[in-house]
Amino acid sequence: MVKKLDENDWPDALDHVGWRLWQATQRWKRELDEGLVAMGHPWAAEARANVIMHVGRSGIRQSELVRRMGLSKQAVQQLLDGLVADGIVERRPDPEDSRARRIVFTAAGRRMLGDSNRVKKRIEDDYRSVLGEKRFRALMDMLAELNERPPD
Amino acid sequence: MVKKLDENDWPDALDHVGWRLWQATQRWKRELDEGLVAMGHPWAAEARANVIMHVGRSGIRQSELVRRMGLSKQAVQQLLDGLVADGIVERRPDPEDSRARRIVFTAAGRRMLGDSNRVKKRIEDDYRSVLGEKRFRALMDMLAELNERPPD
DNA sequence: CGCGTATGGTCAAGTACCTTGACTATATTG
DNA sequence: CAATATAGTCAAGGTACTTGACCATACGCG
Repeated sequence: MVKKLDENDWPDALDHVGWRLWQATQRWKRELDEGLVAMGHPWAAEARANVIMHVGRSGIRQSELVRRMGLSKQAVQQLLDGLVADGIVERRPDPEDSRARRIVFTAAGRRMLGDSNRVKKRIEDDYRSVLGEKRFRALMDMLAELNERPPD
Repeated sequence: MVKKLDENDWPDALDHVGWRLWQATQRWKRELDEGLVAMGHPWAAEARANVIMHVGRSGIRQSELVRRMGLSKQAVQQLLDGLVADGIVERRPDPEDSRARRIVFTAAGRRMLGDSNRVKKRIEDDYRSVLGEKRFRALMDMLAELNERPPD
């Protein structure tokens, strides 16, 4: 016989995967922001800083940024406007498609990216020392599997 | 001899723990939203829905919500205003501290929480079937360890 | 006790971030 | 060479926060 749940009787589900993932993500982001601010990038915590980690050495298209970041194209455009105004990236015409623009780093942008990579490495090293190398790799693998499974 | 990095030479660090965590969190949230919307809670994707998962059966203080959610107290207040207006929660005086208010569910709120728990369970079951029970538990443990380590 | 300070919460005003809608220009398909 | 899709822009608006000023109750301590 299945026990019927009373309307007032529900589990205190205040701890679950989603919550733990959210906490971990928040903390990672906070540590990155703080590291970058400490390195002299005062706006590292602002939204446009998120763009940077998606721009590789060969540049990236705006439309590709839209896909990766899960925002509207107009939002991405505005973030890029800010980065261009700050002299972090440039919009260059795409040689393969004259509708498109290619987002590439300026020298200042490359410096910031370098700092960003250093901070990321430091955070990751901390993770490794907390979990151990083997478990860290297991974590990375599991996250990849979860993220790569087909939608619904 | 250490190789000196050229200014133009930097790694394409587009994949790292932070990115994977962010993706996993985003996806978890999206699946919860979609599940709840499908169950007839059209505003499940809005910000005030996030409050719900922090309210337990015995209620919670606003100030405690502030700590858990990492928002300003004014922001939390506004989210609660919305939930009160929708009849999901009530603000009751706290018997132990007459400055404080205790946020508790209404009957409608308990129904929504029940649906929310069901969707969360379904998502978690999906995680288990992707990773296997043992690895899922390892994931939960690792996230807990990362989140519980003392700040900096 | 009474005073200083910390805590819990409210009210008002502003801002950051992101959205939708309407549009232009180039590419691709048949 | 139309018809449709894709890359991006411009303008306006809304949501989800923030900061600042404030009130009320609790708590520590001479």
